[in-house]
Amino acid sequence: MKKEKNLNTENQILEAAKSVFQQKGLDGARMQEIADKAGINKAMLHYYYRSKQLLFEAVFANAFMLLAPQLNKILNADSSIETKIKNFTANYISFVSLHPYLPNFVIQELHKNPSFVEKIKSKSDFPNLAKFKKQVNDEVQQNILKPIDAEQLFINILSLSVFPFIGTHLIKAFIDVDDDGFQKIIEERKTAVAAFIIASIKK
Amino acid sequence: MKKEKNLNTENQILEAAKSVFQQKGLDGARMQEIADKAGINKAMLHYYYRSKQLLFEAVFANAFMLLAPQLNKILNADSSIETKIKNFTANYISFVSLHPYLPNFVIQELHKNPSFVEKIKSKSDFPNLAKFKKQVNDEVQQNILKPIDAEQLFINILSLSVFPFIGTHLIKAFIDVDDDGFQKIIEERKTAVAAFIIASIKK
DNA sequence: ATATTTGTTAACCATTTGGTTAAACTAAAT
DNA sequence: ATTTAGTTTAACCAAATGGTTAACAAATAT
Repeated sequence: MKKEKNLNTENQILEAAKSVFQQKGLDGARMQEIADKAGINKAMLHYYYRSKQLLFEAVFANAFMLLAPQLNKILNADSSIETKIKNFTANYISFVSLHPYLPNFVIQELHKNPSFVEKIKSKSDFPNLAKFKKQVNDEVQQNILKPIDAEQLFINILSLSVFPFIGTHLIKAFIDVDDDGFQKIIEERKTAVAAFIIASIKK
Repeated sequence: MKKEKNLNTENQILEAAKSVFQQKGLDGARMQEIADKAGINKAMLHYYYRSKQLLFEAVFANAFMLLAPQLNKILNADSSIETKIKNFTANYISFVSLHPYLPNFVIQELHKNPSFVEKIKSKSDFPNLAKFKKQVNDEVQQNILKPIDAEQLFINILSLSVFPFIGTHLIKAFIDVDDDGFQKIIEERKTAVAAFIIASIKK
């Protein structure tokens, strides 16, 4: 029973920490609130993860590693650029819909602590653009695509897929729509984003 | 001399607060650090702005009202959609290049405190989409543009213009480029973004 | 059974932090 | 010159916060 209980509390902590950190950020989060949400004593947080900082880093690495494979999907698949874009945008928007706090969390903490990237860049499955870039250049050469810089295209894909989840409240204010209306717009984007991109780059 | 000195300190405080809040957020900012940066006593912060919260709100409203007119430019101008997009993307990217912390700041604090939007939505020059939407629909009808939803187009424009400034560190990690390289890419985007959008929507 | 390691808790601690106060300083008004 | 109103400071305060400790409970090993 020891190990099971052990893993259980450890996971409860991680789940609670995830929820609190993602909503309030590193500075806004309170260890007591995490303990309460996990239903345990505050000292346990320090027993399993020595400090707030380390607990946070565990949550952060976790979140980041949830997003990375999604990116690799587009970068390393064997399909055409067009297919990749279609799959990626749809998959990514669906995935993030289930974890709406994720992009904001990752980006915000990266903003406050840019050196964090280094800790993660080394990980084996950190997304790599090499194949994607080569493929874009090839398809441009073959006249399948209009001339476009692969890096700019990548930034565009990412921007169109991710930004609505980060600027949610801003967008909702601008286009004056409630939660349901916004959800409908996101739903549309699962296909609209790919169509928009492809219309721009396909010959 | 009284009034002049008054305005002077008040402004020094606002400038210092802006700088600290934009870098560290509401929770991460320390009143002492703001005071130090303003070169005054901490009590002065409370003398001019009663609390951290109110000082923050002053900074926030300030930042937001700096961004809004830029948006109105695209929404309410009298030019064609194509021209608007060209002007907006170029202007906006240039403008934000000078205030790189702004979008992140606004979006992040809106994320932590969504009700903040209400306080600002009422302001007279809060961006309004009505004209833009009508114009897009008209140009679609006139066969100038391919069929596209005005709101989705607006989200796309915003995403492509703003996201690189929010996801800077993420993007820099992915495409493996240093500050100079990234700056060059941003520079390119001043024209590339409009070209990308127009290629997608123009008939 | 008993010792030992592991998990858990309540109480406690030092420091940080936003905020206050009362006194001192400044400059204009009388 | 003196009052008066606004400005600035140093010292102080209470609450919150991350972290520790020492004792206790439970499971495992001997």
